[in-house]
Amino acid sequence: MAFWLFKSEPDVWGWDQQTAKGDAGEEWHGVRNYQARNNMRAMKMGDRGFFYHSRSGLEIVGIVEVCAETHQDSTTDDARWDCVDIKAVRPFTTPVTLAQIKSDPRLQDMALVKSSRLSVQPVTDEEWAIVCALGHTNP
DNA sequence: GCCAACGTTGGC
DNA sequence: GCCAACGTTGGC
Repeated sequence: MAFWLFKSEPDVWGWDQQTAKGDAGEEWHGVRNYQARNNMRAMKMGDRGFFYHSRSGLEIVGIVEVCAETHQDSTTDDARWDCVDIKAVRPFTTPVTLAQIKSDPRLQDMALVKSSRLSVQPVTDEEWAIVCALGHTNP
């Protein structure tokens, strides 16, 4: 199983809205960046991801799971853009802030630190375990 | 709200 | 195929 990180501006689509979708989940549509799309194409059913609030909040607030593999993005007819569906698994007991991540020497290679504009990012097994521990949350 | 960093577009 | 112009993202 692989791990990922999904970014969203909470003013547009936040953790509470994601949670409200329940196990049916929701399309992660709207991605118009090839690298982010390619990351979604690499995802498999059951892969897990962090849900991160960008622009305001600036913290990882929950864990999500891929519940549908990549398919056409329903918000466009352009066949270049497809996306997965994700559902909320559990919130973080303690959100892990960007400042915490930036100040942890073990997390300096995270895409969140190195390529801050990428909206769908891979996370390593090690990073997954460290961030979950920081948030006092089951992996 | 600003603006640096970055990705994309399109003229040549 | 280069690169200037432009648009968007996201931390501050």
